[in-house]
Amino acid sequence: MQPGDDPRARRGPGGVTLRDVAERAGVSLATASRVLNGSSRVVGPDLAARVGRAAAELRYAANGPAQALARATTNVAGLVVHEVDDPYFASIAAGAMRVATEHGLLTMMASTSRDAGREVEYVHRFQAQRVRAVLLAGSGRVGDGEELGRALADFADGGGRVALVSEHDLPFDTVLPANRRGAAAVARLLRDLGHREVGVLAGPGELRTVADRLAGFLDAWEQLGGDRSEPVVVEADFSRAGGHAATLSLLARAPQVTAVFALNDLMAVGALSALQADLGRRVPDDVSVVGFDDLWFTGDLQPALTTVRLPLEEMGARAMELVLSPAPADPRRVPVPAELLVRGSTGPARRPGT
Amino acid sequence: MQPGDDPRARRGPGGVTLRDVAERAGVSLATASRVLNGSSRVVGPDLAARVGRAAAELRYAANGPAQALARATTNVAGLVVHEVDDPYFASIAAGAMRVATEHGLLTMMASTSRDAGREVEYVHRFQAQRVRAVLLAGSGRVGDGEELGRALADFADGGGRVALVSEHDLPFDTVLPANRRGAAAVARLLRDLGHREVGVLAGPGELRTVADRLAGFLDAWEQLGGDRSEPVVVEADFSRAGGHAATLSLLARAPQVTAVFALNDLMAVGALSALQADLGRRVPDDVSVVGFDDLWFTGDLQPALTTVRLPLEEMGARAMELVLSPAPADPRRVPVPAELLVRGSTGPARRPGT
DNA sequence: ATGGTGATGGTAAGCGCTTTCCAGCCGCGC
DNA sequence: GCGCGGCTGGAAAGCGCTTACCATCACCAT
Repeated sequence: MQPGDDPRARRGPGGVTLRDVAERAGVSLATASRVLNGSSRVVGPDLAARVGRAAAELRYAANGPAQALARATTNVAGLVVHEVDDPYFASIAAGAMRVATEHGLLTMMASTSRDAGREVEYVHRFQAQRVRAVLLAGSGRVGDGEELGRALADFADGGGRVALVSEHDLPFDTVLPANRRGAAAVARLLRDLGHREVGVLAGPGELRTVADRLAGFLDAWEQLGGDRSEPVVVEADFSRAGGHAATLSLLARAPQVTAVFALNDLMAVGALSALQADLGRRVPDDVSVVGFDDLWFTGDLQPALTTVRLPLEEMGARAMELVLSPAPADPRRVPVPAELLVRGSTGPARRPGT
Repeated sequence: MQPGDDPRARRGPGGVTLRDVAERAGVSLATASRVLNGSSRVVGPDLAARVGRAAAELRYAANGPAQALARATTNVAGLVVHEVDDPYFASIAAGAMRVATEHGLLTMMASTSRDAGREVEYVHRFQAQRVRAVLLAGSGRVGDGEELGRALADFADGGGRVALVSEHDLPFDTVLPANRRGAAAVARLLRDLGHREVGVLAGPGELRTVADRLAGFLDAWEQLGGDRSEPVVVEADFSRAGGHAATLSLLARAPQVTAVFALNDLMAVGALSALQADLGRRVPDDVSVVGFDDLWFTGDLQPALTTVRLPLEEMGARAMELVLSPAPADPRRVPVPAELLVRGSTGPARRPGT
């Protein structure tokens, strides 16, 4: 190949185009397109070979946006999470991306920093990018924003597919973890261990996940009867730092609690730290601690954290599968079970007066 | 607005187009384009208002691929990591995405499952998508693949920007953590604590990160002189499971070691677990453990992990900044310091015979 | 022989947007 | 009073690709 006849030499904007390949192979654009990018039409083996060779020689790389424009669809899925570096979302994202990849899709990811407004904004941007599907992995908000609903409906109207992870009050396919039942199981565990005075570390009340877990726990606690007192609920950030702070204020307000239920594992880690390092309490001898989610490292904490396991990776995968399957007439809801994992951070209630 | 004159009614392929907006506003396509999507050209205030109103009424959403085609560039950056749910990469990704967002870019993310071949594949796919920039966050491999180099060079030739995180043997802007110096600091610490027999838990030797940290440690250990014996190096997966397994085999092979240096925190977590839970050793009384990276939860382990801190979020951010700044004549290398964090998992060497 | 039937290749009309020209118009200075 | 430069708006030529639709041609049945 002479330097002169390399179309890449005149690399103006983009590089080698399909036309260059077609010319070099001595075929029409249509033929080149048919062989290089899957088509239902068959091309004769000799021409096909010529085109293939030409493409390789020129190092042709198809222009995605151009294909997207012509085909009116792309091969990318959009994923919206709260924070990429929150292990909860990281696991969900891993599952979702795995499935996307299996289907030949690329994944566009956006993190909202837990800001509802940016959720809407990203849905719009993804729509503009003409992604095939959008996955909202964050928890919904109580009475989810009009705006989010409109944005998603718009996107769906245009043929886009939508799926949600966690309850959202929105009419789209949803992967639904058993937040209430999981929390209820925690209530039963603590009751069985003889705890009477317990505290709950809650995230922002507007999050559906928080509301559901809290309600599940409180309802069960009440229905279990007996002479237990009402749980003290402290609200803070749904993070390690939030859990740390909330634990300090909980123990100040209600020093008599013998068990702390953190509504997610991140808060539980903060609680463990506050209890053991700051407050000098032994876990579980003085205070039991329970988390929720079963992030991957919870078994490595000391003591190992009793928590409610959610199959996060699988949840992400299921959601992506939903979104890649044909649109159903009515929104589907895929329940995901939660499993109580009893480990070292819980024990019998400290006997009063000891 | 009558139902009949809503162009969305004839929603064939895509929805509302710029032409619909232009018609409704009674202006030309050019004008509509100028007001809706930033242009250097000024449009009269009245027309601009008309267009804006029309766009809002029709809920116009620009077609990204079409814009990309016409402009010959996109607003997306590509990010390749080994695993999204590995906290090391999650933190880097968070930093990178933050900066991308600040610059109005969307992020496309791909995870290779530590498979070098898929790294190349993703670079190609990103190139096809005409992303503005590609960030490779995984560690390089010793004598990095020809193929990767070609793919990246191709992309860069076409005007794309490339940046790497960690050493890669490739001529592109790189954010360079002080792996060798950090590891050397660990050697000094262990020497100072009186350790003579130490083990190293290494990841796959072909990873540059592993090679650098290992060399840094070994060189320093040797140069420190004295009567210390040569470290026993065990290679395994660069993960928690790998660390666990490697620790078991290390202690079987060299029961006399009084300190274990894991080349990353994930392996250190596995080591802690193997040592304490499986082998019944006390840390740091029987064996000291050191990690590398300072993942966010290492302070919450029991004992808190002594490790080398790397500012992961910032590294991701820096890399994205590099890639969004104009291409330099020669590849830049941005050094990032590593800081030894001495915490509870290290202590004086057990006295021989006690 | 001859019209019919598939296969295969080519032609050309877009996909929705940006951007270069070009035309019209204003106000200005000489 | 008239030509000229500065502005604003529109027409139209693409950006690189897909995909009807059409033209051939070989081959078969009649």
